[in-house]
Amino acid sequence: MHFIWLVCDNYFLELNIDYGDSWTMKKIQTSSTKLGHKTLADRLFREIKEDIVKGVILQGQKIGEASFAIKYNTSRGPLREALQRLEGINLIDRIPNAGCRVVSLSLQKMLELYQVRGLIEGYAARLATIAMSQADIEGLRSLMNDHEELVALSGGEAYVQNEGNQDLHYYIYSRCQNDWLINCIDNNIYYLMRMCRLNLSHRILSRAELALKEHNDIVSAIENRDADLVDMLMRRHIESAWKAIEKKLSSTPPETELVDESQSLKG
Amino acid sequence: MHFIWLVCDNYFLELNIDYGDSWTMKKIQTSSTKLGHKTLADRLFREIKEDIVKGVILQGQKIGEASFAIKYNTSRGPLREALQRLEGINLIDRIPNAGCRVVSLSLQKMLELYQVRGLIEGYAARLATIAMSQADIEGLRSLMNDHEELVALSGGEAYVQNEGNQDLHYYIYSRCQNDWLINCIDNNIYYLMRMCRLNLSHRILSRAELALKEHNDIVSAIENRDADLVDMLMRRHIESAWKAIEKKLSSTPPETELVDESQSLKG
DNA sequence: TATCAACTTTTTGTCAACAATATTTGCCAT
DNA sequence: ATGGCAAATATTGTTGACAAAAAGTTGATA
Repeated sequence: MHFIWLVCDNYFLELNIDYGDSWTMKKIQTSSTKLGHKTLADRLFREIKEDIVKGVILQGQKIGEASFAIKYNTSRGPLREALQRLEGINLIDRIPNAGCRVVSLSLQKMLELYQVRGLIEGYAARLATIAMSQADIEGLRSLMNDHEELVALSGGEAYVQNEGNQDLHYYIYSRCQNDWLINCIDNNIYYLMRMCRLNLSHRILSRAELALKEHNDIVSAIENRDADLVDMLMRRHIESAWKAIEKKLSSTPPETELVDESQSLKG
Repeated sequence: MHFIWLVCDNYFLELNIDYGDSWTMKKIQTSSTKLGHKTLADRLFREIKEDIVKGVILQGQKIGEASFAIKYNTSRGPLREALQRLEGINLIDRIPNAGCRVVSLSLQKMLELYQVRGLIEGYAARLATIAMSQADIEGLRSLMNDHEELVALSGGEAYVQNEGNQDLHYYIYSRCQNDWLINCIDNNIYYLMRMCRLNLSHRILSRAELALKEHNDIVSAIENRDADLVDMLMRRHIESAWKAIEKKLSSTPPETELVDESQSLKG
């Protein structure tokens, strides 16, 4: 007897496999039978994560349980559960009997993060290149066109990283057909990357035309189903983003650029 | 003002950086001031993780809070905290208001895991090749010799994966100088790999002489500081481990080898 | 003034009771 | 029998109280 839980059509399903040929499947009733229902701990996890990533909660800041429980309108129980998960995705440090702090990303840590990101996203893009349907590729090209239009309209200035479905990177890696990879990018890399951006002036990050060109090259390579090239281009794309940051940092007084205070802190 | 917590000499330190040149550092007093002191939730996390990975708790098994709290001699509070962290490292599934289950690794999931592992460990080995000191490399060769002796003694049969410091893979990736990578292998990949082994008969996994030779090639490449080659060899080494599994599985009755088979259902 | 120790306050860790939700059981009608 | 409804039971979610530990404070002493 073997139970598996899975998600299908916005419902939770329990698959019950017997070691013969027999199996049963039942829908788990949640009153809230729909997906997306959350406990308080889930909500806290999401909200605090968002607040850390947006800079509402500063890097290095102490997270006292009592005060935060009040601030987020709940009790310490669910808060502690959320903190455990936040620790799990490396967003906070915790010392037993001493409390929690939001992590501080040093330059070294950020570099290491970009390294990992290049590796993972490069490989994800490789797999996606193989796995994508023709329709997927057409959608990708259309997204690309939208981006080009946007940059053109803003005079080559604004090419901010879009979120979710509007993000080219997301479009690609989410189609790599490897759940561990997707999960790793979503839950380990992505949020930390957004935290990195808090530490870097906006000016450093915008490489509008260049980024656009690099994206375009990647899309073209995907259209040609050239997985090797896609992998390499994606890695270089991310590497060059880092290089730009490193260069800027070394050529300007550090204290004006590397402020941990989030000057932008926008949503 | 910026606080950072770090670990040094088995103590917790608080580094307090002021934006001038000034900074202070203080040792956090923990009566138990030493590192390694744990809360109940920490202990539970470790023990349950170990029990899942060892198969003491079966894949697909329901984890009822009340019964497990009793079994592990604690109350539901700390247990729930531990469960949140276990969910974070993909060892259990949780559905709000319905409970927790140990995950079930399907063949597809295992394949995807081996893919990721090859990628990550390959890259980690690449970085380690560059970063290792000469002494590190000598230590590696000595470890290799130990392993060869071991295999020779057992007549080419037993080359089990050693744990911790005795493991060649660990020796290498732990020296890659990238904390995110190490953390990813330690907390995301390693335990899931051990779970995979539960699903596979021991016979399939032992490729004593071959694995030894592959390890030897990797060590040689590291000695030559040939990072590209190390990366490739490590990937192939892991890939070939998977190939061996796949081959065996396809040539033997599936139900005796593989516990669950679940590709039938897709979303 | 600096140091140390004892005391007080604050914070974290644990627990058990209570509320909300899902699952099971038993009944009834078809 | 079988399917659906309702009460009963079991499980999960949440909260507040209590215990244990660390941080802060005060005051005596050198």
